[in-house]
Amino acid sequence: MDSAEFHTAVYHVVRQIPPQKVTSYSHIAKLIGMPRHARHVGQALKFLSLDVTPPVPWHRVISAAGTISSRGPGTTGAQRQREALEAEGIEVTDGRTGDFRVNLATWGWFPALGTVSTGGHEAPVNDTSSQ
DNA sequence: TGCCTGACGACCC
DNA sequence: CGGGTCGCCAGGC
Repeated sequence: MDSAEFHTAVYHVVRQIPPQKVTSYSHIAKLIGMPRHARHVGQALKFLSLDVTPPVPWHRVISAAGTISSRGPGTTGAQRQREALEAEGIEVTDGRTGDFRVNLATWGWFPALGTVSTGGHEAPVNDTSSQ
């Protein structure tokens, strides 16, 4: 899988996150079969053009700790993400150090591997013998 | 080739 | 919860 395919797979999975739900970079990475590439999921979203169709709900992807990742001092990306989440009804709280947090127990969406389409030709996990 | 850098994460205390 | 450390891996330079 090259870089372009990786980005495509990321967008495909992100589009399946239900409204009023959030998931993590690492879970996206696991779903597309590359569990150690959480950081690269972030890169894929960073390079996402906002006017792609169908739209990619990038704001529903946060860190596994439930915090909205900062884009660096002086940037407003995290703030815009917070507003996008609240606009669809997700509760965002303020952390002590000024970070934004989402309660994953309430808003988290972490489907098991094989239950989500990755958009590629990867065979879905269908291990009926062990279930 | 080597070192630094991230929209990250698991651990530890 | 919060702060610090270390591991990961593709890109940039």
